Amino acid sequence: MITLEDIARQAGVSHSTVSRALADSPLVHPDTKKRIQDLAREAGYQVNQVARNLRFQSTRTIGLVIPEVSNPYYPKLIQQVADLAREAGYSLQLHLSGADQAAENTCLASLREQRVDGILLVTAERGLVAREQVNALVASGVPIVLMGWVEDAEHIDMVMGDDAKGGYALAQHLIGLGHRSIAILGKPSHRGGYDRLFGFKTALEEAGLALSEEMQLVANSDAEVKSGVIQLVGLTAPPTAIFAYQDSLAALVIGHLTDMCVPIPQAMTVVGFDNLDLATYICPHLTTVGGHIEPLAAQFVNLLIARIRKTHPNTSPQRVVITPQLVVRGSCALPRRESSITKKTSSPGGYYQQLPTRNTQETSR
Amino acid sequence: MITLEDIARQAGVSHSTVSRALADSPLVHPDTKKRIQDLAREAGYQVNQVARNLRFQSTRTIGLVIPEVSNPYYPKLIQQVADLAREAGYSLQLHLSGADQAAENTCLASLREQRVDGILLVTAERGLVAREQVNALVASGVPIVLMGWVEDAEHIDMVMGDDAKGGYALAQHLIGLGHRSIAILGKPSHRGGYDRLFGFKTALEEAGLALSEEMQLVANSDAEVKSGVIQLVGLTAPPTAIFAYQDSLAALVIGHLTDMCVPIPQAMTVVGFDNLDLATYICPHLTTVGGHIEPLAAQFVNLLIARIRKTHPNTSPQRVVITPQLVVRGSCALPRRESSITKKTSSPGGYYQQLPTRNTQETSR
DNA sequence: TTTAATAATGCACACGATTGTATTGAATTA
DNA sequence: TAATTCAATACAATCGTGTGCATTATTAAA
Repeated sequence: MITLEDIARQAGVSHSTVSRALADSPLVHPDTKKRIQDLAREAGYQVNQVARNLRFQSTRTIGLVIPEVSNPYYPKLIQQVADLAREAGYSLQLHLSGADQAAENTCLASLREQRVDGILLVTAERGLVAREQVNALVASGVPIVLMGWVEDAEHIDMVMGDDAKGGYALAQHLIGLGHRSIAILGKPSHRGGYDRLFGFKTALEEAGLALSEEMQLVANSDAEVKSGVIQLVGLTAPPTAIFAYQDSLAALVIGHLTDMCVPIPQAMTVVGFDNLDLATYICPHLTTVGGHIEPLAAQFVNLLIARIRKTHPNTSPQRVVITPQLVVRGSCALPRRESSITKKTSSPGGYYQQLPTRNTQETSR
Repeated sequence: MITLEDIARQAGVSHSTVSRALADSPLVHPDTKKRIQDLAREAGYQVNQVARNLRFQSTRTIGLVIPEVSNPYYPKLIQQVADLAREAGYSLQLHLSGADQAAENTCLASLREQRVDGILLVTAERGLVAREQVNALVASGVPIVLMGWVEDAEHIDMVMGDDAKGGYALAQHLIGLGHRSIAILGKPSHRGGYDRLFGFKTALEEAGLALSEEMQLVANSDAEVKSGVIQLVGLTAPPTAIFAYQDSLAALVIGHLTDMCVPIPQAMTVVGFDNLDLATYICPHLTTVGGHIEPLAAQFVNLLIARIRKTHPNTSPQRVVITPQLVVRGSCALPRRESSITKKTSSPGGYYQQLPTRNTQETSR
């Protein structure tokens, strides 16, 4: 690799002059400057950021720690973060902590060793695994912002979606349609999940509805989703609507219901959470809650950069909460009249009737 | 941040001794070593990789340039690459070149300045945009591997899927089912797309089938996919099968067909390409071609690392071709009997009959 | 006791870029 | 002509690590 010294030799000057010439310093004679710049261009000189970083004690790089990318929620986030970071002049060091966040410690240690200017840490199911690491980072003044609601972390900047409000809105929507028997399927895999459940239950209670035990089913895997769906449909009084904790779960639910010849939304309403792209890929399109990834990502990055540049008006730990919005699509309908849907699945030949999706246009409230 | 010098002062030794002690060198007295290590641990010392990188002329970081992440193909790739890179002890610097690859030059320049040990460049629609940059990198000995088939780049290591074979396999499968009138919808957005088309056409020709102009429709946006589907269905002799260039396109096609009350696969067979996760989210599950992302990613990373470590047996530019596999799912059926499907869509009330997806188990050949 | 061998540690330089300070040389002024 | 000013450039230190080489201190051998 070509260094300042190489260019300096060629130009017959010292490396300091080359440095200043390339920085367009007025201390260098215009002719010399021109000559050096031409020489550097011809030689294909590119500054060594490693040396520069050592000198400046700054890397203009931010670290992004994300559990995984197979859940489509994360790529969407990465895209936003990458774009915003680039706009602000920062490179992105991506580390995957694993779906179980097992590598969270390793990721943070690596980022710290690399002396990134700041860290964006996305938490998931297991909350803040690397708590001590993060405390140490905060203590030593490394800017870090968490995404997700982490308990007992009042000293850390955090950005999160208001999942409770989202769950509340979903339940209200279903209740407004007339649903009285609503099941919840999946697992609150992180704080957000519990909040969704809490908001959902709150709306139910306000409407004077109770959530019985048999209407709350835990499901971790596709197989458990399937058995859960079978169990719900097999009840003597099956629910008229199912709330899945995430869009991807809802997609599985819809798949299994379709396999069992339960028409959606006529015989069963299904709703999800997050408003991923796949919500519009599946049939019928999924009613869900979302539209908050963009502002969430924006606050995530902006807060970090404000911390790095020390331009944030408030030095106390910030808590940014973004309210998601209800997105109504085709997977919701008025509750069916019959008290049971099992007749349908036992109809001869396994055929079933399905209405076309009438409302393909999205409406957002 | 704490430096070797800080620890050295505390221990009353020189920084060289501390450096050696932390590297567990036999040149340091066991007692001193122990004392220094304890001191460093207590102080929370973490080595400064920036300084180390400068010293060693290596960053143990590889750069990954990817157009975007909204197409689910890419996240899958990122996951693989990230895992493999970490296993090999490398960090990942992620740069998004944009769907139009507009920032490809910038990304490469940045990575070069950062002195990454090697670069993984994923090309897309526009092929190799930053050709000069890449040539310069190759010339200066920076290890770089391309993903995707780039023309006139015999001097660069390349890894690619054999899209022609994939297209061929898809067409053969459809022909084997008895389809004789097959449409192609979408756009060959990159070299791979043309190969898919070529392989597909080859199989058709071998079977004595011609591909008429009206059966080849270009579609860039969702709106164009919709009008294309309408156009195809409206033909006096509509096709019995549609091949979309990518799974995400196929998902849109299925969506629009469903909206038009065309039952899939009874009245129309639809196939995609890539075997993304969404292929199993949509209803019916999509027959597609794929399963090659994993080996592709593995070769991608392994080749680069072999170049970095100079352990590759062959110094000449490599061309790694991975053959994708046919994945048969529920979106294919025997061609329908009727010559037209337009009657169905005009049936009273817009209802239609749909068979349940019987074969949810995947079969791979 | 002296010399040689060996163990343990410090010194100094290199990596490449930036920048404060010193130095040179030319032009200007007294 | 000598002093002064100022433009242009070189020198040297810095950032934090790692390591070859020199320098001690200690022990073993003669």
